[in-house]
Amino acid sequence: MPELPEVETIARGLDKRVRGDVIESVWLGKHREPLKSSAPEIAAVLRGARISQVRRVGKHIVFDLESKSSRNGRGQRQWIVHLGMTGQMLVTSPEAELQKHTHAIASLSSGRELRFVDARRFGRLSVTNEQGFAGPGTEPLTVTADDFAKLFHGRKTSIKAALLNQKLLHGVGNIYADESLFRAGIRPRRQAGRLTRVELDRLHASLKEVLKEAIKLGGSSVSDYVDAEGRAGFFQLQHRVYLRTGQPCLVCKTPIKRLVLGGRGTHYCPQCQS
DNA sequence: CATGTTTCCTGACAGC
DNA sequence: TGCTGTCAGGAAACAT
Repeated sequence: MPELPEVETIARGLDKRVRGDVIESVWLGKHREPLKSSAPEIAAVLRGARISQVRRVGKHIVFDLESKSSRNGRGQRQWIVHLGMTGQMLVTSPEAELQKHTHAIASLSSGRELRFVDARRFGRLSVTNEQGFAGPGTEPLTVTADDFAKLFHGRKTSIKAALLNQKLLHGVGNIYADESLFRAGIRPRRQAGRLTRVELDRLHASLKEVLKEAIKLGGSSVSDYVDAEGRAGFFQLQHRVYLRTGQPCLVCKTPIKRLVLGGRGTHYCPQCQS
């Protein structure tokens, strides 16, 4: 499932390949409305727009658009894509075989296509007028240790659930929550507001570290994640607890345990994490 | 507001 | 083989 490192990888790939390209026409699947903005609204904003940049905000891909039509003078719009669990944003040739569950196609003036494919349909497309789409929370890669610690102050929920809360930090999902807690030596069930400052500092450092390493390896491919060129990532080979239930801890050999927190499978080492 | 629960959706996998 | 049932999981909607 695409989290921060995966979305970062995809956004970088997209920026490299479609920056400066112009969206000539748009096709949006009919099905039900799997979209946040209405389909006609999205099509109207995308058609004729030049992609000035592609970047990541939290788990969102943001296409910064310059709209040529000077109907109201201001062309600063954005196409926001959230991949959900199984979403893919691919750059293909028009001849490439149409994958099942393709929900949107943008034809580019360079002759290629941007395709949004999403089997489970948890992904969302929308357009916005906001000058700077900020996303729901704070960026884990740039937040200071002080601000990071403040996010959890007084929280009665588990640290695992708090890490997944996009209104606090955005971009952290199940994989990197488990992996950062392991590296910080903190049990996922601990109450967020009761962590010591030392522990929070350790978690802050571990989270940044694991996210950066994952970006270097192109993200984790656990379900059907691929980047803009259809390539898998390699960070899944570095996972220390995620999806390793029953296997020996890489540090102490204790079998990794699994429990459910915040509705998600949660993996940890009962020996290394206290 | 903070937190917990339900819902959406399909592929994968277990069991018969 | 093929059917049925169960489950995962991000985040919005809803309930408490």
